[in-house]
Amino acid sequence: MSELRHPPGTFDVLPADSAPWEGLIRAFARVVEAAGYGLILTPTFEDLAVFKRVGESTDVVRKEMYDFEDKGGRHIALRPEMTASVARAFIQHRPPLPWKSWYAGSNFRYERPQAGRFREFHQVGIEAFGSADPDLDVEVMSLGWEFYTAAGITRRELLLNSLGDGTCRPAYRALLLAYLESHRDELCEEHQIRLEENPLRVLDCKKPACQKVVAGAPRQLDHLCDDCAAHFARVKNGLGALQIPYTVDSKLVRGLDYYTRTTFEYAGLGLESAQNALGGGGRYDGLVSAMGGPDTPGVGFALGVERILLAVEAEGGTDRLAAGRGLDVFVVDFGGSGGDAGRDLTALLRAAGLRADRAFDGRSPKAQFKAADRSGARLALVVGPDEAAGGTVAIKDLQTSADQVSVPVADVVAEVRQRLG
RNA sequence: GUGGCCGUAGCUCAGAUGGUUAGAGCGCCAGGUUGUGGCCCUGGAGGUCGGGGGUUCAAGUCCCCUCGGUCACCCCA
Repeated sequence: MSELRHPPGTFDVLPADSAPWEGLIRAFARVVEAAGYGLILTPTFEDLAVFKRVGESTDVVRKEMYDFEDKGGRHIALRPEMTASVARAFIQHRPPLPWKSWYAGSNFRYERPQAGRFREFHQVGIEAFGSADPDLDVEVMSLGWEFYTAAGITRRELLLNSLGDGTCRPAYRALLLAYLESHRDELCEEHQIRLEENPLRVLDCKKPACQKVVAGAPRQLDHLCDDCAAHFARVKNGLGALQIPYTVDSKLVRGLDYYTRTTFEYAGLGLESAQNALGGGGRYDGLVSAMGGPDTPGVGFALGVERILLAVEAEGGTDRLAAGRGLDVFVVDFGGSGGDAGRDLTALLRAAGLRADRAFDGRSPKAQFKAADRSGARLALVVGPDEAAGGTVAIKDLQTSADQVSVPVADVVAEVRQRLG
């Protein structure tokens, strides 16, 4: 047992296991880049203030922030989510609108790890700034939906809600608060205390006590202003037109305070409810201005990579994500040239664009072939004294075990290509 | 942050009631095959029994502490 380990709540993904991760991110990039989203890289850590804007009353800010003071006395936080970082980058650089970006990277929340939940976890996502058009909400939601299909996840559902905007939300909030206060003693302990801070959070409290009260509570959807109602109608219309099934859930609040109007969540139906949130997002028209930027609408989502992998696993394995990796050839050098032949042939193959590996240390033929077998390469290319004398390379098909053939060095690349089909 | 369960070889795990040099399977390395993988046979390397303290003639085994893992609550990705 080594003294040095990864920190609690983190993990290593070794090359032998990383194919699904690689395939998933590639599949995501393919889907969103086809819709005009470009990769964005932002720092893994930011000034704590960047993230405080996601909402002082949220668990993310209140108790899950992975923060510390750096050597310059700055209060730093590892990013708990990406939207605030992207918004900060938008405000700092002011790119032309509309501005569409996608990302893949680590996020951090300081909490006790558990199934499907880590201190460092990974997300892929998109953010689109500069348009309040409900059709953009639909585009964003549909891209997530399409990606799940590409990843092989069919057992999922899209939950949809509208939280209203600066016009109708305060009025609804007051209405809800008044209702909840009249039932205060029936709420769970936590919400009796924190009710005023964010009454909306009571809506998705899982405690039976709160649920009972919520059942009779006024619904935001019944109190949307005309603009928000029209926006929501257009969103539903667009999803219908694209044949994306959805379920309206008036209690869907989500864990971040910056959402306005559209909020949505993708839930995996094949997973335990404690970790069935595959991803979520929504519109955040007030976020950029709240962070000190120009009044700019935006909409986006983030999907949890660990959760997606769990869902893919639950639906028959990650093989389809992992396709396309592996070596073409493995070079075996039986000696006679001091290792020159193997070294030079490997370089020749790689320069020709073939995926080639080899054995080192002049190991025994048996050991080298064993390595060739394990490497997963389709072909073994053999060089040794006999080949050196004749200026040839022996090609052996490791899958069919057919008799190996000898070809002139000059023809090796062409011959290999033909055999790989 | 609170609670349950669990830490023995790289991995999965045996090691009743404490008792001489801590085992197996898989994996790895080598040989059987002086130029040929997968199967088989033989052999080998690899362990401060998570760490520290205590009880005892004697601790992998019992007690305390600690670290780590895992699951759950809260909440989410």
